[in-house]
Amino acid sequence: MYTIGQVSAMFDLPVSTLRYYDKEGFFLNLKRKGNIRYFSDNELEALRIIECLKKSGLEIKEINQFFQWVVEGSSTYEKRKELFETRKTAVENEIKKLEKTLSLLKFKCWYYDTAMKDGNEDGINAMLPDKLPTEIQKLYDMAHE
Amino acid sequence: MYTIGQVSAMFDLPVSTLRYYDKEGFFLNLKRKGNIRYFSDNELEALRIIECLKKSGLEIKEINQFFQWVVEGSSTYEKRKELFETRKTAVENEIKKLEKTLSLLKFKCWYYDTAMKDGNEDGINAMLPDKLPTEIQKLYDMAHE
DNA sequence: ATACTACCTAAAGCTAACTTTAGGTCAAGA
DNA sequence: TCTTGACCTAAAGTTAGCTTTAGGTAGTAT
Repeated sequence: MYTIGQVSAMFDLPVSTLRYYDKEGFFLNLKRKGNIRYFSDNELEALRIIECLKKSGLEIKEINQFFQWVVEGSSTYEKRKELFETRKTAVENEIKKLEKTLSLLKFKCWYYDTAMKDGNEDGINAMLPDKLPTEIQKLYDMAHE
Repeated sequence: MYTIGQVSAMFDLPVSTLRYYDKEGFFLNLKRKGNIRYFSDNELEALRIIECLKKSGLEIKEINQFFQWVVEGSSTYEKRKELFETRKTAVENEIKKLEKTLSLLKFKCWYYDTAMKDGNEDGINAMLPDKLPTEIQKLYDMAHE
């Protein structure tokens, strides 16, 4: 059993955020003694799921929906599974996009590295769009589809 | 040369967003005929950079700073290079985080798949936290650090 | 006894990155 | 001619996801 301050430290989240999640109804079995919240491993796992779903691009409203389904019990296993499948695909796509972003960033690192050596961008621009060194060309092409 | 509507279609961005970027000063060489904006390949490349920097987690203000540096010329090559290096690292870290997220999502897919077969979560819960099937255990461990 | 800290609530406030609104110009097609 | 559609500006409005504020309780250290 942990107090809100302990959980805040463990997850590096502001206390106010944890209270906000609680108000949203994300801690289905949160217990109180007097007025004070006590978090169990159940809540910590809920928090991991919240952070995971958030990171996957889900909105708070939809996370709400998920916990609603949890309350409804085993009849919603399929809906919950589909939610996670959808999120999985979304994150896979997001990773791909970030890899494309990364290509452009790497290209630009090379670009400015070269510009610094040359003192100008003329040499580079003469190589654009398809006379770049092989590895750099790959990055450039990936970034420009 | 492209009109704002054509660029909007090409990049799948609202016209209002392009005007907003222009007002921010992101199109350094944008030309107008009468009152109407005409985008050249220069502006399309600027847009690619904007989208890249945004995706890397940079705020609009800081993208502004970047274009400021471009205006200042070759004396800011180093600053610009450092910016891209920093963004590269940030995106690499982001991808790692998303891969962790992905592990939890994959675990949850298995979790609900199994729950559906079993009709309940009891069997799974009996395997937690360290008696899961090997591949699933890997996902679980990765998601729980 | 008092000061300090961690906890609490309800409700107002904040911020970034757009988006919408209201009002207007201009050129081309029916 | 008229009306449709693409363009324009300035300024107000939107939204999610918190965060801050104001005011209060409760237990423990000095």
